[in-house]
Amino acid sequence: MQKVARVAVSSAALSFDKPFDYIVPEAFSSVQVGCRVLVPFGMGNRAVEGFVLSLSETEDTARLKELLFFFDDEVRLSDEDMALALWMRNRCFCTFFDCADAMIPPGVWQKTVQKYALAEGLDFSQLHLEDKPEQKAVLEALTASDEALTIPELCDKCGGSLPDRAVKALVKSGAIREVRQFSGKGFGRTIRMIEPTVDMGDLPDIKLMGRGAAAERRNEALFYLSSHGETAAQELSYQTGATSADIKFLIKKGWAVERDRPAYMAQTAPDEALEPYVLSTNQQKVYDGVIKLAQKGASCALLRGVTGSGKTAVYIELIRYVVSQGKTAMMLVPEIALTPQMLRQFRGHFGSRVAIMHSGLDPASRYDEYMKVRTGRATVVVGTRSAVFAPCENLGIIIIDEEHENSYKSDSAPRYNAIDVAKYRCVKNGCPLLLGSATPSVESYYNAQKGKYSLFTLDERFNDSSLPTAVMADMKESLKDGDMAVLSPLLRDEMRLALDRGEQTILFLNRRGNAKMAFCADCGYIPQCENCSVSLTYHSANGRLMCHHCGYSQPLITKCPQCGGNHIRLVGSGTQRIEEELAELFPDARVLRMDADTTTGRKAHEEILDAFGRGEADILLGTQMVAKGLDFPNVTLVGVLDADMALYSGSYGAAERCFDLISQVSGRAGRRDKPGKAVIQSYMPSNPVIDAAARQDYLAFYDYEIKSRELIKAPPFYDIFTFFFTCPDEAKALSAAQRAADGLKSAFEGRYSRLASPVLGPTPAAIAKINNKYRYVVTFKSKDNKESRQLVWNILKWLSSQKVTAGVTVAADINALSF
DNA sequence: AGCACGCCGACT
DNA sequence: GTCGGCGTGCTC
Repeated sequence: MQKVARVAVSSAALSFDKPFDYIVPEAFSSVQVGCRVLVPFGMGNRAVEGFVLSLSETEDTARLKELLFFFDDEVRLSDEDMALALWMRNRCFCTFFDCADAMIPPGVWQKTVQKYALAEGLDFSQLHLEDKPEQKAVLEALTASDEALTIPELCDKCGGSLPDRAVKALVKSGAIREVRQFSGKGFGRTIRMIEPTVDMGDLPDIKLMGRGAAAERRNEALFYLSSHGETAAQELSYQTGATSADIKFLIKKGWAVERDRPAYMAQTAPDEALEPYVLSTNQQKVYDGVIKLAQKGASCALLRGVTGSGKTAVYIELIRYVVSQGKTAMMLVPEIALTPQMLRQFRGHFGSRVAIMHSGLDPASRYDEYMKVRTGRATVVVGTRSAVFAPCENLGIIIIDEEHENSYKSDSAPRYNAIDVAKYRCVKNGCPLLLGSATPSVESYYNAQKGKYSLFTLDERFNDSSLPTAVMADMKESLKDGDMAVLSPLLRDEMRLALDRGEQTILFLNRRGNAKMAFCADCGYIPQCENCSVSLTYHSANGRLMCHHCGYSQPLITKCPQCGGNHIRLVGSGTQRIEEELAELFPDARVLRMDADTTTGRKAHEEILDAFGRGEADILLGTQMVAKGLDFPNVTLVGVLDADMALYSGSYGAAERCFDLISQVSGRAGRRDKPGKAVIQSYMPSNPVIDAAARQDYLAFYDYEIKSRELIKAPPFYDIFTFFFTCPDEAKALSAAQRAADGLKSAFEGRYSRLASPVLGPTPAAIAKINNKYRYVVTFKSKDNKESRQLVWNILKWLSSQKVTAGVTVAADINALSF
């Protein structure tokens, strides 16, 4: 009898993703289910990563290969995790490995890198390299280097010619050997710093920097270095557009040196301990209700609580109770809500028992936080979407705050929805799931209405501050009067009053409206990304035009490449005009603006917000980003400038997002003793969504929207299935999509006639090209159940066997938010 | 997807 | 005659 491991491998494609069996050699007999392993895969037996799904014994080992290696560390998936990964695979149209991989945060586990080194005692004269220049180049590169190199590194050193083939041949002939190196372990992570060795005064001539665009990037990078001093490599790339090859070039020329600095570790200074909350009668009612549910086993509850009604206090007291019962608790928040204030609050209540999990952590802290939960030192997890996989044992509650937020749905494989995963974990742990929101998603509220969820409501704002009164400003009317201003007369008047009272105003813009683009005033040319079908956005932090999809950037142009004119202007549809209007109307007012380029980090944002909080400005101009969890006591007026914008996104959730945006934002006014006012500017004030939002009437919005959802066959009545096709060759992407649409149609005419529904597409995706890959979609509507998912799997597998899909990446999702 | 095996055209 | 084109089929 032989011990056999059933393994999910990383390089399996959807079409042949199934468990593969491997013999467990004697040396690896301590391998367990959930361990990560390395196995030989495919005819070339290349080493690939995998997870052990199960262990068994058999005698029929004739066709089996042996495990190469297993990672014998603390990072392993539990039986519950493995079951969850299998469950997810069925719903997310991805591989076993994708699911399992997503459950351990990146950087926590080791990855392997394949490198190559010269074989010992190699005799060059025996190799007959005269007619094999590529192999010769590889050997020369390896001789010159004192360490093993990866394929990309060899590409670099061999001057562009693809060394792939040569490397394979050399390995086969025994001239070079494969070396495995480990990377990605949380400890000892470093940041690469680049330091100039030349002074501002004697920078080398640009002619020494190569030719064309590369020379200019290198020149600019060196100039940046010499004027700013030591800079992180990543920052240097952002600021100047230099590629890693450019930086290497500068180092090779001796104009700069690199050195590694240990990555910053999140500071864990103890926070001041906070006393338990004393709940109000209403809060207590919600608390009691959820505790009662918790005693009955698995369940789902929805808490609709208006902004400022004290949901967080209820959450914290529920967690306190759960922890006192010897169980663990998890709280998920959207990325933007994970603010330092919020973390301080949790650490104040639960001290070192809190683990924080989100993508912004550096790898070392990520590892620490993960291990804190795994070892049971932390019993409370606070984090974003992926924290739903935190290795908590004996869960007592999962809370998802702002449950309507889009960020709980993943838009890359595995395309899971954290709410569904949380439900699964709650069922397995027999504990409640609490969804909280001021503006619940229509799906969740529908479930509450149908009695599937228990419903709790917090209508009153805590400490008696009243909801701001909202007034609508009809922009169509002022347009008719010939008033072209961005700020309506109504808003102008209110702003004047607020200023006179010495109170503050926040003006909200749609995210898009705040983005700045360059454009030619002569011919209207707008610089586009070289690789994507989008316009470039201007970033004030580095003065460059950047693409948010592929990372391409270029300096701000001064001359139009289309007409040769030199009247390049920056426009953010509105921002500039608003600033001009503000300057004209309120010349004495101090205005702060939050720029749209969020990539510059939250630090800058926090500084602006802090300054505004200290009263250093009268007016803050920002996006919805600003709205989350802010509490400025002196803000009594809020203006929503382009309330309608969110309605036009075209997706089924547009109305919901619009309603959410307006309510979030107007709730920011008058939070304490001072009454607040919100002015909502709209071109269609009679639109039921806008109207309900202005009146802060969630139920009216829900009643309208739920009918509309039924009409357009959208969730919660139907689920929307989407197939995605991406390919550098547009015609190929389109024909693959067409084949999928045809396949779907015939499935609806045949075996799947019970699911028959119109097939939409092929249609170009909302962004038709990203990174030089063309994108098409095909969709249909159906209930998400075993049969419909089976159909999608069948289509995916059928497509992969078809020649038209060669070179086309195919994926599928349910209720995708955007593509 | 990656990789090997296999069966046809242009080179020494 | 062979090197190498990419069509086809498999991955424990």
